[in-house]
Amino acid sequence: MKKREQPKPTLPLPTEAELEVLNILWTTGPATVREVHTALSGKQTGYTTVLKQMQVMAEKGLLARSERFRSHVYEARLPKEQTQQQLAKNLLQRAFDGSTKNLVLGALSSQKVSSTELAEIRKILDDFEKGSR
Amino acid sequence: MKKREQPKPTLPLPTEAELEVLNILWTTGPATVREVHTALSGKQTGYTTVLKQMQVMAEKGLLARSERFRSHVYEARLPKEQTQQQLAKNLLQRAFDGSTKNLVLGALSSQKVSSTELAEIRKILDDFEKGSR
DNA sequence: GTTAACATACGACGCAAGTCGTACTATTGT
DNA sequence: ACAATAGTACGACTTGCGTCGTATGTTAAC
Repeated sequence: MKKREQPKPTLPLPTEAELEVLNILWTTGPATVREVHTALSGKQTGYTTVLKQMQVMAEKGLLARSERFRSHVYEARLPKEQTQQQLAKNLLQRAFDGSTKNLVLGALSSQKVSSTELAEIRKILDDFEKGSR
Repeated sequence: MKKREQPKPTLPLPTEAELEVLNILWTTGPATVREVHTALSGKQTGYTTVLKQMQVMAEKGLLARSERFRSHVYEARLPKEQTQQQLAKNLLQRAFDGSTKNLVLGALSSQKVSSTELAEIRKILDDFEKGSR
């Protein structure tokens, strides 16, 4: 059976402000502009700013848009994990010579990490070693 | 008594193009604009572009500039490790909810990693566990 | 001493991100 | 019916990055 090639026009990496919108959509699920705007209350950003932002993101393909009654409902096109993966790869190449080791070192040095989290990270390492995911 | 100026007005994070310059300076050590420019040969970027870039970086405090004979010699103000640390922290907060675990997961998923490197990463984990660096 | 080679300084431009004001449209409440 | 409300569309402005052309200064070579 033939595997279908997804024409992947390589979505652009989200910018700073776009990431904040995505973070909200990833946790709340599909939402309207208003919902995102109020969730962004700490940022003191205007409603139309968020609107425009999300319109642009939809044009870029970062968000999917659908009608619902009166307003539009937006949803992240890519799951959080996939975007995080792309961002990690990008940083890895730009600033760490592709060395995962150095990235981990940098991350650990940048803030203190509980031993519980260290243990979880070891677990992940093990999974990759065996399953070679 | 004169108050000493704070030496750390929080340097801005280097941008994409700035990182490329820094990467060169970190490996070659102090260098002139011309040297950086030729090291950047693959990029097909004009000489004055690199010049301007580095002048701006010096203004921002990312580079230190000193005279030498005919031309100027530039040098990275911060060591590679420290900058990497800042970049890692930044990404961690922007896109990973501060979760080092998720960052590691993202990094590992983004490209295949040799078991040798996995082992090195475990070593780093151990160091942090004990020394609590 | 003039010229060629090489250096810096500086102003300008295009583009993308982020911000918002304003115009327009559709729904609702009285 | 009409004003108030809530939504979208769109254009404009600001700022920063990346890019370069051109002007200007300085050394070296004939």
